Amino acid sequence: MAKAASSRPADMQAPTMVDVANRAGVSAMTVSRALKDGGRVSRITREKIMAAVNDLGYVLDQSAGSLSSRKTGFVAAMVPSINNSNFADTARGITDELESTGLQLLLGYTDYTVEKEEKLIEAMLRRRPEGIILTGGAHTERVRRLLKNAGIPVVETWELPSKPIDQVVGFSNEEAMGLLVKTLARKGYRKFGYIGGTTSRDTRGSQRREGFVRAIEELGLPAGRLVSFGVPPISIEQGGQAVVSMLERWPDTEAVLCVSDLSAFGALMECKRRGMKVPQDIAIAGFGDYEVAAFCHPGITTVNVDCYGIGRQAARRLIQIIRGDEKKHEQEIILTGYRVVEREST
Amino acid sequence: MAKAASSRPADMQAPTMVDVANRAGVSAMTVSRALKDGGRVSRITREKIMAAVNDLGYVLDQSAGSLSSRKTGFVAAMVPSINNSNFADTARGITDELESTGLQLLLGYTDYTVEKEEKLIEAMLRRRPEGIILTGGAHTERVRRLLKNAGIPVVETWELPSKPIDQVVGFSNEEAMGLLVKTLARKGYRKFGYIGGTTSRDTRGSQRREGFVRAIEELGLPAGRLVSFGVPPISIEQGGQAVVSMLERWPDTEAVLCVSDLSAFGALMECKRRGMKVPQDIAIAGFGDYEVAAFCHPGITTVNVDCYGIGRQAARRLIQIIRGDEKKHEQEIILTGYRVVEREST
DNA sequence: GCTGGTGATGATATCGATAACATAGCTTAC
DNA sequence: GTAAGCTATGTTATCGATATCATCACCAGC
Repeated sequence: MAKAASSRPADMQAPTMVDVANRAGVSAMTVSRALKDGGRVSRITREKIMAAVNDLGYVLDQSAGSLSSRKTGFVAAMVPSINNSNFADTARGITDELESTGLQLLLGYTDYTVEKEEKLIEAMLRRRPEGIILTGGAHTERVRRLLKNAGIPVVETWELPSKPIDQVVGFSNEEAMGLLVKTLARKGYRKFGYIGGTTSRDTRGSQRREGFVRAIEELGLPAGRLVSFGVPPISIEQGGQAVVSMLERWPDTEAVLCVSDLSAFGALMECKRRGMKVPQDIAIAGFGDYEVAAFCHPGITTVNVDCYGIGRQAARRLIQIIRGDEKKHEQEIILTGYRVVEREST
Repeated sequence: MAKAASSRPADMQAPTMVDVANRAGVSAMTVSRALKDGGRVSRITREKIMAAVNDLGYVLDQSAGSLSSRKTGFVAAMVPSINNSNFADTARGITDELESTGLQLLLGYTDYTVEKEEKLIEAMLRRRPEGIILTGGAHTERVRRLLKNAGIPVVETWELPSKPIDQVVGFSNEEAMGLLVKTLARKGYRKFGYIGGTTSRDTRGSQRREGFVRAIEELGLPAGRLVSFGVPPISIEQGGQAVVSMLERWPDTEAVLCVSDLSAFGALMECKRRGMKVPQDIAIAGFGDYEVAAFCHPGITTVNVDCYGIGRQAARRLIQIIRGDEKKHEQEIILTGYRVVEREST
């Protein structure tokens, strides 16, 4: 039995399908068919071909293939950030869902800005992805035009955009934060504070803040105290700094709600460092249900969001459209769940 | 002035370079040149072309381009995981470094297994990346052969493999953990415990554990107590469970070192939950210098590693080789720094 | 005035695969 | 026994860009 080619001299061209075909004594087309699952090739021929592939160390060239078949097998996805964030779970969900389909993910980090998003999308469209997943509903006009021209399915996630481009997988950040306020109000808290980054960049953060303000109004509570601190995503450290600033201005604040669990954690640790008792002296709640929120002491009350599921469902919807090849696919808005998780911090 | 094409009917083919060329009254080749930076095209012609590009909503097709130029503009990178982990920072470093070069990243998650790594690498080689970045030095034989045949530069990161494939950017996990032990021994701790995942999958974890054991031996301290718990990457929750198990078996343990800050954080919180004083009753240290370690209370002593820098340097080295087109590039081993960061937990 | 250089552009072949159609051989139905 | 159908395979054209070589106009230098 032929041994697999161990190596190739550096100056030698990598083998092509024709090389494999010659070695196996068939045509290139037959090799192509043998290398796809569905290809109808006799068992004997397939074995000869596989032997040749192995001998030559042949690896299929998909760039060539996709030029010809007009299917690149790429899906693009934009997330604001991947470090220490819920979006890592979403990216993971997308990847997992794509895994069995042979589609490959092109992942981009927008750094929470539509300008970076635009640049990334331009770059990725040059790779002719078959579909694209975005975070949020805020995009430049140019991006909307580019995506329209590209003629590929688009899924916006993590929000419910007022003017959706195409598909949506998300939830109302406003309602979710409102629910948190109501849950805490029912426990008797009345003087609420809110901590978030300066808002223009992070639309989800802004929506949560609006949900906070509106819920306070609806409940007829004293006006919410708002602290904006730092550029989103607001870090653990900034959460700590923000709570200090909050307590200086409004020392009688009873409950502090944070735009994310990371800032809530920072606020919590800063309060403990200052010898305050949580929740007796002050209650703290976050958003996102990060692992730290569950296992820190005291545990942080938060809103659980199905980050991973958002990724999976977004990818699944995209695959449906791509594979189904519905020329004229329906717009679908998939709502993902959220729920308040009460822990010791409130 | 012509207005940009707002949209294209769904059944219409996307415009190609030839369409742009016709509209601009030049040849396709000239369009191609105009769209590259270096292309030498007169200012007038370039403006006509750009106008045509804009009118038609033309987007370059890189799959086609790379087939012809034999340069795909892809770089592949494998990380064990991206959720809640140092590798997210490394991935970020790679991305940032690539940004200005026009190279695009194909990112894969190996889930800490060489089998998954092999599958991913096979898939990615079909995209003909111009270079590849790996985490660690443990790979299947097949992967080594595939990479050799591919004839592209390879960078292994985060470790110092005993049998490097090509380039290396990393540090000795063994030494780093040894340094942590020695630092704490100098403070007077004698009875050390170590918490890590079951070792076969996570080679960096294993190396840290070995470094721990060796340092204990060298210092002539009582044999280290080793608790293995869960499948890497070991979570916050598992860190908490592991410290319980440690205290049950060896209640007199003075200092617990953890394979990562996440498990250290879990251990710390569990101890606090049980009313123990840290570091008086027990000292706790981690590895990796995550943000939580710095800002939790008490702060966690740890080993700072330049995660982001590893990514940047790995990418930079790759770019050097790719762009320099050194047919016969030298092997280089780039050491990245680490340092013990002492905080209140020890 | 002729040679040689330079800058801008065009023509053609080609990258490596796959779609689409063609063909040969064999089986099945009535 | 022959038309119809099926399976396995081959042939040819093509996907959309770029490498390479060719061409042409123009200018400088002697």
